[in-house]
Amino acid sequence: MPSTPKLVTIQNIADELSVSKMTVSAVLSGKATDLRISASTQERVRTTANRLGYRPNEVARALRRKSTKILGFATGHNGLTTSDPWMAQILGGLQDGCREVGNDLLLHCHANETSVENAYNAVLDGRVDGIIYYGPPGHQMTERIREQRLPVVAIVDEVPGLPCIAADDTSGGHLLAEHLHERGHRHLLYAPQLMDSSSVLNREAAVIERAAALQMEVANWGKVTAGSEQTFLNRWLQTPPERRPTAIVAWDDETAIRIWRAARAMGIRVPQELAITGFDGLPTQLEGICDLSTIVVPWGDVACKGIHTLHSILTSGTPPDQTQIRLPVALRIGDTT
Amino acid sequence: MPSTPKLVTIQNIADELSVSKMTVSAVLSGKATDLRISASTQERVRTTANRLGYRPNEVARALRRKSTKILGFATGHNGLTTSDPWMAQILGGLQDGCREVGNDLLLHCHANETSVENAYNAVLDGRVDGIIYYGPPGHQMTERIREQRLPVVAIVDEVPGLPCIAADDTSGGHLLAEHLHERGHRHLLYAPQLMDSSSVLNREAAVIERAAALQMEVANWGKVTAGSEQTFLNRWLQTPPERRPTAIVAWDDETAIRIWRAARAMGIRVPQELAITGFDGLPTQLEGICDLSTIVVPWGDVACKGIHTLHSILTSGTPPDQTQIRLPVALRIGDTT
DNA sequence: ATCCTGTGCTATACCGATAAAGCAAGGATG
DNA sequence: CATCCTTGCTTTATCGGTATAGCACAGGAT
Repeated sequence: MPSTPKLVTIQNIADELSVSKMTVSAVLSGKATDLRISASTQERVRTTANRLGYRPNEVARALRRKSTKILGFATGHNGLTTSDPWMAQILGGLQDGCREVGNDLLLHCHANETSVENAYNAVLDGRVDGIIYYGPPGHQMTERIREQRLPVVAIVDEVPGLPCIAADDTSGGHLLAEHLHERGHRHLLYAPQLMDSSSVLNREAAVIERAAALQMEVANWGKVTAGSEQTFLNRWLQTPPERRPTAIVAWDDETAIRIWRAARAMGIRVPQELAITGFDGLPTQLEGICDLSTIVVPWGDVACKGIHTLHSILTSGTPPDQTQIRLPVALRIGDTT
Repeated sequence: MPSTPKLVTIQNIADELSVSKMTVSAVLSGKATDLRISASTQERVRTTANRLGYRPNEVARALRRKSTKILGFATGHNGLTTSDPWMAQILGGLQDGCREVGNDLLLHCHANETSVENAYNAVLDGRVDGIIYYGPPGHQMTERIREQRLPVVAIVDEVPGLPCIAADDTSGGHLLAEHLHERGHRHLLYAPQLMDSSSVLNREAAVIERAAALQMEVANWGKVTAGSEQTFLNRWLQTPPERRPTAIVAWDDETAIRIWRAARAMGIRVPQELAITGFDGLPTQLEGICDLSTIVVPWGDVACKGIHTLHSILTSGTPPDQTQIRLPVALRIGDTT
């Protein structure tokens, strides 16, 4: 059996040196000067610890200190999985953040309702110190999280009552509207998909707001789900040219690409007849074939910042002053506008 | 401060009912019949536990049972991150597997050398019970892992001396060679990239083996790194047509797509002048533009099976008989061959 | 009346660490 | 010479559970 190798405890070292285990603990956890351990004893403890290959048991420590130094990640967006493209960047950012604050990352992403409940329980069970939550504001768990004042930081989508790190969707929307206005467009069509995300609503609101300020019209024909792009574009084709939107503002890159592909298949010229914009700025495999005009969102940074915020809440004991943070986004002009 | 809510311990319940905490523990951990606790006492304990909202502290349990029920994941492939496309599928599979065996998943993916060392330490520190390792066989840590008989299961790339779950690269290579032979190709060009992966070597060996059996020639002009596709294809163009390979077998989808894009930009017609195959079978954004002929690898299943194997090693105490498992792959014919 | 057995629970130790208080020996101080 | 302070550790309790042994009591057998 691949048994864990001989477990060396603090007691073993203490026995070996005929000192108390408290002495050993003090030396090895840096409290030596605090407890006044002589230099020679410190030296002896350290050598023996090295010789025996001692490693402190993190579980025992966690029990005593009532903190595992493990942070959890849960998504409440049903159907979202680690396979989703931006999720990969988020995970990367979470990892980076955890490394920076010296914590570990535990995943609770089961692409179903139980994901958040699992994470919630993990806190109550003492398995994790806190949670990064990426999900809809209205999830049933968010209420209980607020009530019990659990250490939870929301990312990407804001959740009322919780600290939140997100991208600046609003200025993203503004940038898009301005860019399209510059390109001469006066009639936009917003194409949403996910509906329970506050992000998508912010994006749309911002596009509409800035468009209005610039005297542009914005239509919305409802969700463009996978497979319905053709129907969507048919409606566009059947609209009399003078009443047609000239640019589609998709809520995200993936939707934009799906629409672009359908348009291409239907012989609609992009961007001459129809401009398309995305939102996310993820690397695509279409490089050189279709460089999407989009808003670059720093997903990784959002996640990383989320970890830092959570960590500071846990260590300081108080939420940071500015619990709502929005990281800046940038316009990337491709060849679809 | 978002303090963890009032922590209810087994002692609280015991006090409330004036019984010993052992009685409570026995009831709540299902050992009640074992210790002969009367039905009425069991009932009282359970009601009180519910009323107080008791949840067992997992850290305390873990300390006693010497097992956290947390499994770790580490990658030793330098530069690989959670953002890599197949990594997402692997993570999904790991999550599924963990849910199935009732464990949690801890990530140690820092895209650098320390990732494996972290995971290794996490086992020694008792933070995780075992590790899923995805990395090169020769990593310095693998030696220590074997020596100390740590519970580690390798996935994707085989590591001598460790249990391993991988895809059947060999039959994948065979399938490609056969397919290209059927399409009339007699001269292939293998295009590797990652070199420290045993997978890439297996794939190449299998292609060469089956090609030889079918009287085909296989060239190898070395790695095709990002940015060098054009140089690569220039060499191809400068090769006299009668000595030119007619099909490129890329070691993975991403490389195949990069080559395809470069070929397209250079005016080389695919598949008429040059066929291209991939290996991975990941969903691409090129759907409808370029459907790559490739080998579909069940990444998620590999990862999931890895978790199950690790779990059975940990619970049974002995490695399963068949420690080397290769999951079947399938040929998907697109329009690049 | 004594022994035995089964029932229903309690006492104690332990997992591996840390926090807080205690305490012996030696030198300085009054 | 008694007191105080410092140095250098040790003791004890604790974190929240679980394993193991033990123990009091009731009822039947001898």
